[in-house]
This record gives sequence, structure tokens and C-alpha cells, in this order.
Amino acid sequence: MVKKPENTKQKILLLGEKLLKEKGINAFSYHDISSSLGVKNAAVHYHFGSKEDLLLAIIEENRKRFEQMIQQMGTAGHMEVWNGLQEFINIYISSIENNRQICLFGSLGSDFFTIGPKGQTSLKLLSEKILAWLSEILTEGRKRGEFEFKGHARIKAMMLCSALAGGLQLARISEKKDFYNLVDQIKSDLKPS
Amino acid sequence: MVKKPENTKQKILLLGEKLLKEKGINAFSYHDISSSLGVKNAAVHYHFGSKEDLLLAIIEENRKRFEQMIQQMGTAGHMEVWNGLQEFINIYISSIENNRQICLFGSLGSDFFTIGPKGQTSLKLLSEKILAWLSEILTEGRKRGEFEFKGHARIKAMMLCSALAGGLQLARISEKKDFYNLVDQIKSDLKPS
DNA sequence: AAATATACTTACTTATCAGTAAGTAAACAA
DNA sequence: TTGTTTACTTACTGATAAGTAAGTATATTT
Repeated sequence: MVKKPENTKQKILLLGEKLLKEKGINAFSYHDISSSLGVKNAAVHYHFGSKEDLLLAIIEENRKRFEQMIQQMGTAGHMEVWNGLQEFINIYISSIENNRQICLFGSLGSDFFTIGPKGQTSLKLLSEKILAWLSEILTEGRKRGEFEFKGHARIKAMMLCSALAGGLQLARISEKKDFYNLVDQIKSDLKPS
Repeated sequence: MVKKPENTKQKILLLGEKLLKEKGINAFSYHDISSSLGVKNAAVHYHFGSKEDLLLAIIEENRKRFEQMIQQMGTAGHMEVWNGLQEFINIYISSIENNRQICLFGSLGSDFFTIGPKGQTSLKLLSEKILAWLSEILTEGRKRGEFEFKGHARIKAMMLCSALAGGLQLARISEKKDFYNLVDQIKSDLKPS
């Protein structure tokens, strides 16, 4: 009678991530997940005991995905820096094309004071990884004369992340097209004159 | 600067705005407001029948404050453009210094799909006003040779707003200091070389 | 074959949420 | 003086939230 599990845990994780990036951690419930997947509320609690557990798993999933991406691209020294940057930007493009989702940092930055210390720490570690990687690419690109910008690469990296994260949110309020214009502006600002 | 509230209605409005910018519209309740102000839940409902009404009033309050600010500064043609820009940035500085609040667009951009159409429309109108004003300043500044940037002023304006909004969120995850570095980077990027 | 582990469901609890109806005390207007 | 409006309180509703204890069918291990 009871059907075989397909991979309910993974389905919950992915749907949780989707809801997190569409509505925010405080605007979806376990019931939203269970009803959408055709299981019962307790099934979600079986796989992720608390909402904090689910959140931690979502952050971890995003970390894995990012690590995998940069591993496939190789080190900055052996990379086409413009390709590397574009790959990074493509994460945000995928977000906006996927039901106008925003990024993890935009969503959890807004709700930062409503999540537990574990989530905060985990998020911070991920942001450091991303900023370190972006800084490397920016540094290498500037060394090669393919990027041009003032100041420290790390701060420029933070600016790119902030602009992309904020851009996804502003594009919800205005138009999707605005985000593509923003991306072009970001790239244009980085081009040597 | 935000005035000190005299009556209950104004207190509710200001506390609602504070909670919105600290925790997001879905993470505070009327009870949070009433208990904090020492009144009963129904008193909040008396002044703002629904949470949507409160949200609309908060957006309207921010609109008024912005209109007042730009009125005091006068038109772009008669303004020190760097002063004008700094005044605008000061709104964000006040936010981060005030319990690490984020801006209205960061908060409601994240929760955009959980607020009603009235809130969405109202927010859109305000964002258009702000972008129009910023565009004017950027255009005037570039004409005078005090700002330097590529492309359309409107898109650059959107980039500034996105970077500032996203920067407030990222600074929660990393450090307050990072936001000040970001502001310096933004200004440095605008300076003629 | 028996024991155990996995992946759930049923049925429930406790807490909190937005919102409302009815009452009240004080200020104000006719 | 009387009636009305303002600014609430008391007391409640129905919905929904996260979370849990106990049961069940199936799969895996011994």
C-alpha cells in the first residue's frame, strides 16, 4: 500500500530552497512543503527535525554546489577570467529566470536576525568562501589587464556580490530587464578603458 | 532624521518600520508591537486594521521622508552633487548604525511575493521616484565632470541602489566595517580619474 | 526466520497568528 | 446637558504554525 520512497528527502531540500529564495524562511511552512509533495507534515519532520535543520541543509547544499563549480573551473591562474566571472553571474541569472528567485544572501541577509546562530555562522563561512574566490579572479584579471578597477579586490568583490544580490531584489520591484542592464553595467565598469 | 513619536499611532508606525527593517514583514506580529508599547493587541488593529494597512503606512512614511529630503536639497541643477549623493548614502549609514537595519527595498524585495498588490505597487512607485532623483544627480554630476561613469545614468542609479541595499544585507553576514568600505568603493568608482 | 532499521502516517499538542465584536472611559461638539 | 467621536480594553475566534509520540508497512541485516 505504501509506495516506495523515491527520494523524499532530496525533494524536501530542493523545495525548501525554492521557497526560501522565493518567499523567505519565515513565509513558508512545513505544511507548504508536505502538501506540495503529497506527503504528511511529519514526514518533513522525519527528514529535517526542525526548520533550522532544513535551513542548515539548504545552506550546505549551496556550499557544495559552489565548491563544485569552482573546482570545475580550476584555479584563477589557469582560467579565462571573464568566463569565470560570467559563470558566477550565471548563478544569479538562473535565479531570476527561475521564478524571480533571489540569492541565498539576499534572502537570509534580510532574515538574518530571525535565524539561529548556527545558520548565521554557516552563512558567514559560505560568504567568505565566495568572496575569497571572487577576489582571486579579480586580482588575477587586473594583473593581466583584463579587468580594471580601483582599490582592493576584496572590496570590489563585495561590491559585485552586493550589487547582484540587491539587483535581484530591485528587479522584483521594477522589471526583470533591469537586472540584465545591471549585469551589463557591472561588466562594463570592469572593462579597461 | 526620524521624529520622536507622541501618540500611539505614530509609535506603532515607527516600531513597525523598525521591526520590518530588522526582521522582515513576516517575522514580527501585532503582539510584538502591542507588548512593546504596553497596549493591547486590539489597539494596534484599531489604528491599522490589517497588517497590510500598516505596511502601506510604513511605505508611505518612507516616501514622505524621501520627498522631504529632496525638497530640502533643491534641484540637481543647483546642488553640490557630491553632497546630494552623500545625503542619500547617509540614509543607509543611519540604517546600519540603527541596529543593523536594512533598507525598505532590501526588506520588501525579499518578501515581495508575500505582500499584497497594493504594497507592491506602492513600493514600485517609491523606487521609481528614488531612481529618477538619483539619475538626475548622476546626469548633472557627469555633465559637470564631477562624476565619471559609463552608460546610462538610470542604470548606474540602479546599480548604486542595488549595491547599497545588498551591502546592508551582506554587512549583517560579515561585518559593519565592510559596508563603509563598500561606500568608499562606490564613491571611488564615481570619481573622475 | 527473526530482529532491526527505514520511511513514513495518524493523531495529537501547544503556541501563536491576524482579526473581530462588544464594551468603556474620557474628550469634544451640539 | 446630551450625544457623539476617539482611543482604547476585554474577551474571544478560527486558522495555522512547529513539533512530537506512537503506530505501520516495507526493506535490510543477521
